[in-house]
Amino acid sequence: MNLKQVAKELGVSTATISNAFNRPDQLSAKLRERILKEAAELGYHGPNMAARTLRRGESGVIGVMLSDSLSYSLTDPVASQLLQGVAEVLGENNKHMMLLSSELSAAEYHGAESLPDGFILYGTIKDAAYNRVVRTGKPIVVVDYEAPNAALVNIDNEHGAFEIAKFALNNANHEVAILGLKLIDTDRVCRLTQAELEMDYKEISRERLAGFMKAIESSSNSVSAQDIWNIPINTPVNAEIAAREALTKTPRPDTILCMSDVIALSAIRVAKSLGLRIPEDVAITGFDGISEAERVDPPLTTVCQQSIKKGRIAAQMLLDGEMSKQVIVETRVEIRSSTREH
Amino acid sequence: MNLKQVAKELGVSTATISNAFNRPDQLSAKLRERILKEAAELGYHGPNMAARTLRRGESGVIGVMLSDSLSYSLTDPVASQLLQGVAEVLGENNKHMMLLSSELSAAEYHGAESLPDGFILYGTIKDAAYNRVVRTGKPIVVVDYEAPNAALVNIDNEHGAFEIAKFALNNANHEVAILGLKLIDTDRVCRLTQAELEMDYKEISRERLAGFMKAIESSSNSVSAQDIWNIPINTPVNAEIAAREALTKTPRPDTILCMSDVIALSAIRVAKSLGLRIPEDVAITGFDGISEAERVDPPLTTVCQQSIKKGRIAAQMLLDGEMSKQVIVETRVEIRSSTREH
DNA sequence: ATTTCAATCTTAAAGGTTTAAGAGAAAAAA
DNA sequence: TTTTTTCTCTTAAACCTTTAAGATTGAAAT
Repeated sequence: MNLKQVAKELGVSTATISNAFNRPDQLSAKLRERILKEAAELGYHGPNMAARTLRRGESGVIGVMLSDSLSYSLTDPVASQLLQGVAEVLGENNKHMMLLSSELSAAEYHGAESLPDGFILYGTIKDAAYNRVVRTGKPIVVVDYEAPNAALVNIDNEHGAFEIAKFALNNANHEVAILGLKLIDTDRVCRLTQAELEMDYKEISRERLAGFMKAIESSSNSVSAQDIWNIPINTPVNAEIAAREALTKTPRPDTILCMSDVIALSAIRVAKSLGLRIPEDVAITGFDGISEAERVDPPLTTVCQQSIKKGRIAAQMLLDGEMSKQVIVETRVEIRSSTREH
Repeated sequence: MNLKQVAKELGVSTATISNAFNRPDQLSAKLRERILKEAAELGYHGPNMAARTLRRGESGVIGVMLSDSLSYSLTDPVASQLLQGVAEVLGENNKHMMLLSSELSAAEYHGAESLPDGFILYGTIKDAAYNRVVRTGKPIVVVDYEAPNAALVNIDNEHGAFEIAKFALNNANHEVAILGLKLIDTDRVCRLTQAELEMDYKEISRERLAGFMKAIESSSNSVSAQDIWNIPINTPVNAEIAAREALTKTPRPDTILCMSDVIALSAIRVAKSLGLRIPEDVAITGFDGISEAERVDPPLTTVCQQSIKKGRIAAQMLLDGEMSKQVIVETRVEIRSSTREH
């Protein structure tokens, strides 16, 4: 049963049926009532979305593209929070959310990117996927990624990292290890080489690293490439491997700077399992401010980056068409008990 | 730039352009190459999805509707795992995922439900939303919910609950408390009254409750309505309130049966903060088998329900059009250290 | 009584694609 | 050579809606 058939059945024009659903002011309230009622009885519950989208040129759908596989992103607390913020705003505005993966095969044409009215891109999107989205010509808001002349929502990663490292080190002499995320292009957990450390690699984690290094240098500390671990993907399993290596090396670090809360939580777990006291034997810092970080024992000192808010802002920017805005969301170092007092 | 314009520009028919993108066998490889190349140069990167969907009658989009708000569901580990499984299978089959909330306002027409080729419904969907989906006439797979003559993926909640409670109680005499989820229609954390306990309320949590009760009765134990807490929504904040109440009442329970892992993890946290030893002072069981349950200290004894697998099965059933299948996924009681040995 | 205006409804084109059926040419079979 | 088959490509209808512009009606204003 479609609009045309309903029109015929009720003896009115298709325009009137359409107006009954879309523009109540275009017809008398009485007729509208009748149409809505009888249409429902006929089994017609509103316009077909494909046809409406075709005609209107907009679908009411927003595409959210995530850097990693969808499957992984859904398990990541930070990505989940971002999605949460996006979902809130889209829900409030009666928009719908379509999840797209950056890893979508470009081989065949599937056209998913031609449906949404706009996109939110989160993280480091693969070039192929990025291009497919860009060439739709539709508005894009990029989160946690640098993209030339796109609307942007980000944080000052270097600053956040610098602040927390500065606090953790506090000008004292420390044996430091860094548990880093996606620092180089590999899928293995490994320590960095000097060459890898100096390498140019465009990822927000490199900004965090820069912040850490700056703080280390400006305190009476140092760290070598060998004391920096690379974790390819932000999961507890990977993080535990790195944390165990770091905590069992000699000399044992008494300060571990982690590039994510997931990593830091794993480090806490490993430290405890090794019988180490936190923060007395080893101080641990996180980054992100996920909710678990407050609840873990000891509560984690971390950089809160308000991921939900970032999602909300990104969605709102997209809906408002503010396509030249670049928002840097405030971060805040939340001092809890996983670091030493001073 | 659309297909028609490209056809004109290249001097071939629209059908040929369409075939170049959709049915390579319908034209010579040489011509196809040329079309793909020149179309891209003209800025045409494939058929418009709305038009394609309109014509074909299918969109390649699968709608996933979640019981609670999208925003909440994205934070829930079980829902996330389900989505993960769904995302995996959809990704493998080049389908796209649209997230729909059960709380979508039915007031205005938004037509979101007319786009997807099929739906996966997770949890207790509100009637209004459920009806909107059903009347599309499109295939539906329901997960963790009873729906008349729909394809179903579920677990045996009562059995799982019975098994874990039986193990935790082990015919010994225990002071039992139950931390329940969505047992009654309220948004407050509260203890049940006898009347509420006897009430008929259709939720899978009631099946879990039935399993607990059966195990309690078949052991030398008992529990009264006052020892059953209702938690309206599966969050640590809510769970902690209930857990604190339960663990500070007199007599203090030495066995707490939780209806979710999130609740159990909160109970562990509260118990530890009260200086109680687990499992010596209080044994705690969970339900779901989320990944954190393995990592918490002490590791949580729980009912693993393979949520990812459920998501995968549901998606596969939908794509295969198996609309009369009812799958009960196996659960397994995973015994870890949060319960007493015997 | 005529004109003006507003309210209500209709006409008809447009939006971009897919696909069954048909046409034409070249290759294979007779 | 003629007939049949195969390979390519084209024609044209269909998918379902929205919306600008026009038509009709009745009420209000002159």
